[in-house]
Amino acid sequence: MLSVKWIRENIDVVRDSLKKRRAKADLDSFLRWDEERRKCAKEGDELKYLQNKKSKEIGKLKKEGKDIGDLVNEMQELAGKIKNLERKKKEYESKVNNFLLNLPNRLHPDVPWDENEEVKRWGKIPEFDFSVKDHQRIGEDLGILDFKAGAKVTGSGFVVCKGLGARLERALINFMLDLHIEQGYEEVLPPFMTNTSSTIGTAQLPKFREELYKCEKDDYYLVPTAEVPVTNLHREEILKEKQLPICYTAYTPCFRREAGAYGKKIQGMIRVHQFNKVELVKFTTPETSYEELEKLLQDAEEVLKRLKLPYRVVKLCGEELGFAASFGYDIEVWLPSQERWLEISTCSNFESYQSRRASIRYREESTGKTRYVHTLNGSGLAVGRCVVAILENFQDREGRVHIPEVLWPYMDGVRIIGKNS
RNA sequence: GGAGGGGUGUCCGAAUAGGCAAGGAGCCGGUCUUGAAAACCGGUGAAGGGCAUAGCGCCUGUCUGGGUUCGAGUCCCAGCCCCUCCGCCA
Repeated sequence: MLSVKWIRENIDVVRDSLKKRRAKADLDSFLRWDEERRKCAKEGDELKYLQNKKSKEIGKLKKEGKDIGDLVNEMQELAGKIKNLERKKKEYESKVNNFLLNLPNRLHPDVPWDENEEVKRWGKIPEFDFSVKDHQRIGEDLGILDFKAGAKVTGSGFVVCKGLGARLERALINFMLDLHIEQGYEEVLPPFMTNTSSTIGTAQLPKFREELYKCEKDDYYLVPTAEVPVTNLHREEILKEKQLPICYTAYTPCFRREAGAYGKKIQGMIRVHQFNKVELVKFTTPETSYEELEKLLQDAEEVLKRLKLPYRVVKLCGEELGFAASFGYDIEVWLPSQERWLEISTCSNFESYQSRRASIRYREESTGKTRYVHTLNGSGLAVGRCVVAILENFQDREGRVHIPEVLWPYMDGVRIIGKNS
């Protein structure tokens, strides 16, 4: 979230950010609540000052064995007033707080206005001299993806990978993790459920409750991304400046309800309720976060480069940028069956939005003061969609799929998935 | 699931109702040293927020939320988390 003080002093920036996002918030009410809150705090402080002073006197008088009857009556009245003011203050405080939790991050000035902006393309879009199949057809024909089984075991929007399909998924996870370790990230295998505090910390709650699967009995949420458990590793901590940047990579499955997201272009494995993802998460100083974002983006891109999948990078516009992000890129991989780009990674800088919510700070060496870290993350990459891209881009006339060379060691040497392999 | 113990700063840890929430480690500086370590001396260090401001300062703050009290780290109630033992279990 944003700091109240900062909002108060930069109200125009907040308004502009909201406009760019095409989002709305009742800033005027917020400012009023904040003012009331401060008024109560000030009055309360003055009374408490009196209370502290007098109650010390009482202690002294009592020791001397003097009568304190009148003074105590006066104090009871004072205590009552303080209690009322505190109650009022808390009401305004919770209004302010609730508002802050539902207010999106402010945008970096470089965020484009109306449309995503392409900043880079890599690889050659494949040309086929036969009619291409979509991943769903390929997967089912080869017997490696089973949507019917997923629907039976759980429901629609779940898929079962079988045989070399399952193996491919697992190979990709291992390949990605190994690559990111080589790039300097520390591997983490976090819990796949998080508690309420963690889920608020990274801003999935309170606003995106509908997107989450919840275990009602325990108040735990299935993770929609590894970002949640991994960022919260350092919740309510004060880190040392020397430790930064901290870079983690983590594999988790991701669970998303995708409420109301059904549509034409998202059949098969492109949008499902459970998918695998390898995530990159960084904690940095405010001064280095944008540098680190560029590196993080490159680290994610490297996955596609090594797989030899054509992709492009776009700078996200205000409307498409995530609620908690200040600035971000999407990496999009080529999808032959639909002849379009498919989002396969989002790399974002949250600046201090998450760290303020989750209270993740560091002590600055030069001043000894605590400051909020900047948090960043990006998919490196969405594994299911990577399988989709491999099946489609590397299909041949016979309906077989050629496995990228970097994955051979992870596939026990299997180079082609065909009907009988 | 049952029984017991615990939660105080960056870390360890004292304070069981009446006073700036000890002390130590750490960190920074110095003395000593060829250099470092050790030792010694000094300093720093309690989140976060609000108010005041030339400057000193004031309020809040001991896991969270309530309560008792003139006054709560300390007493009472509820909750969360951690540890030990027992039970169950892959």
